Amino acid sequence: MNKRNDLVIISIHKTNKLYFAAAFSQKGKIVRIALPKTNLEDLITEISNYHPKFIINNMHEKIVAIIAEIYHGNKSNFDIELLEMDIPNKSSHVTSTLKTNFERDVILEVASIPQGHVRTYKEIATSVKTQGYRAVGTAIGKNPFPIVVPCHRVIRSDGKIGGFRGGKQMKIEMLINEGFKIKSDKILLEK
DNA sequence: GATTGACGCCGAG
DNA sequence: CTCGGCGTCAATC
Repeated sequence: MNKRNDLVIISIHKTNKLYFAAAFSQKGKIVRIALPKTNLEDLITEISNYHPKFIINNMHEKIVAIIAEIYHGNKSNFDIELLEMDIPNKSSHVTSTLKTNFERDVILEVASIPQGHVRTYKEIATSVKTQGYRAVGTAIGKNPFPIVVPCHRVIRSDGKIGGFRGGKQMKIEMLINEGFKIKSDKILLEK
């Protein structure tokens, strides 16, 4: 289990204009994925907020490159085993990747949404057997593995796009990359 | 306890 | 269609 104070390895991959990055534990598991940015510094800053102790080494660049492919809608599957899904002990108050069983249940459910499909927050809530729709939204909002765990494919029950940590525009862009059509903040289901 | 959410539903304009 | 208001529940203060 990787904790806040543990050393992580950050690998970076650049596409046309965007920098992608992910943080890996010593065991080689992904502990954090950053949303792409046009500025490399911002990207590192974001990850360092969660993992102050890091080194930059591109030994894992191939994996980050795959994440970039998924972002652009060019690849659909990813080995979930690469993600650090462990939950910390009750006593350790450090910031780790996932904190509670509830969060993990939600993340695993979202991870099962195939490329080119969407589900609603309500449907995810039903799958994890709760009526706390907002709580589900909050858990998804903290998704440590964006892109790979496709939280951008979770939309509101009324068809509207809903929120996104990297801004709604990025969510829309990713959905368009996967072939969806969007009109006035609503998704058109026939694609 | 009280407050805060990447939500859902219904009813009023 | 847009709002407000309330339901609901997990995390955080």
